[in-house]
Amino acid sequence: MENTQWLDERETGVWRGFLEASQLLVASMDRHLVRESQLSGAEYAVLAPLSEHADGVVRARDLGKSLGWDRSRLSHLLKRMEARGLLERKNCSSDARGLDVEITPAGRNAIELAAPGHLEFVRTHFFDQLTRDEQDALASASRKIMATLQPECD
Amino acid sequence: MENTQWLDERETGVWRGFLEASQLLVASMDRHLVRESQLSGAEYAVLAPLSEHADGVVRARDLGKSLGWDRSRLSHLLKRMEARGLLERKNCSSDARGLDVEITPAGRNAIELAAPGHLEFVRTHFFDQLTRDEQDALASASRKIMATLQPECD
DNA sequence: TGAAGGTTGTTGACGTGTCACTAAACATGT
DNA sequence: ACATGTTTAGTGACACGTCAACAACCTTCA
Repeated sequence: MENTQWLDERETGVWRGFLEASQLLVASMDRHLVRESQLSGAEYAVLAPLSEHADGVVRARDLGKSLGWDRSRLSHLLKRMEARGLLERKNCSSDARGLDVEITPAGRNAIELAAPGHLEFVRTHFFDQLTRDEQDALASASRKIMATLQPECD
Repeated sequence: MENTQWLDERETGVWRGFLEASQLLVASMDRHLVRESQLSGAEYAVLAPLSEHADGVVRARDLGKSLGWDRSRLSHLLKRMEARGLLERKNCSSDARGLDVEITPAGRNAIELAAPGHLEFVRTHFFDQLTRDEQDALASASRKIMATLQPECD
C-alpha cells in the first residue's frame, strides 16, 4: 500500500474517459427512457425478461439473480411497479417463500412502446459509434473486468 | 421508429456485458472506497481536484463543470461534506453569487489516506486486466460515445 | 420428530441524486 | 439609471438503492 503507483497522463485519460462515458451513457439512456415512455432503466430491465417469458411470469429470485441485484432493491422496485400497475405479485405455487412476478397488459404495453426508441438510442449512441474491433475489445475488456469482481465484489 | 432493429446475439452480449461491467466496477469501487476510507465515490471526486489546487480552493461552478454535475447535486453534497468537516464553503470574493470551496486539513487527510488504496483498486481491477490495445480501444470508444452525448445529452 | 442452518422476500431508516422552483447577483442594452 | 435576461447557488419534495434486521419457509440430518 506504500509507495503509491500514481496514474500517468495516458492512464488518467483512459480511466476518466471510461468513467465519464459509461456513466453519461447510462444516465442519458435512463433520461431518454423516462422521457419517451415513463419507464426508468430499472423498470425496463425488469419488464424486459418478463415480456420474453411465454406466460409473462418469472420468480423474483430468478429476476434478481439474472439482473445481479440485491433482494431488497428488487422488492422495493416491484412494490412500486405493482402500485403503478405494471405487474402483479403473486405467491409462488411451488415454494411458499417465493414470489411470482407477472407482467400486466399495461406493463406489456409500456415496454412494447418503449423498446423501439430504446433500441434506437443504443444503436445511435453506442453501436453506430464503434468499429467492430472496438466492440470486440469492449466485450473482452468487460469480461475480464467482471471476472475480477464476481468472486466477492471487492 | 417503426420496424425496430433488434440486437442480434453478438450485439446483446457486447451491450449487456458493457453495461454490467461498467456498473459493477463503479459500484465495487464505491463500496471499496467507503469501506477503506469512509469516502463515497462522489466525495472522492470532489476532494481530488480540491487537493490538487495549490491553495485548496475551487469555485463551486468550476467543480460542477469539470465533474459534469448538476448544480443541485453539488450543492447538496457540499452541504453534507461541510457538515462532516471535509471542506468549508466561503463566499467568493470576486463574484458575490459564487461559492469558494476550500478543503480542510481533515479533508486533505481523508483523501490522502484514501488515494493509495483507491489507485490500487483501479490498477488491479482495471488496468491490470486490459492489454494496451484494449485500453486504447476503450479510450477511443469513450471519446466517440461522449461526443454523441455532449451536445444535449439526448 | 425436531433442531440447525440456509433461502427467500419484506421492512424501515438512511444517504443520495433529480426535478422544479426560488433568490440573489451579474451582464447587457437602451 | 433601469429593465431584461443570464448565471450561480440553495431548497424541499420525491424516487431510488443500500444496509441491517427480521419473518417465514425450506432442507437436511440425526
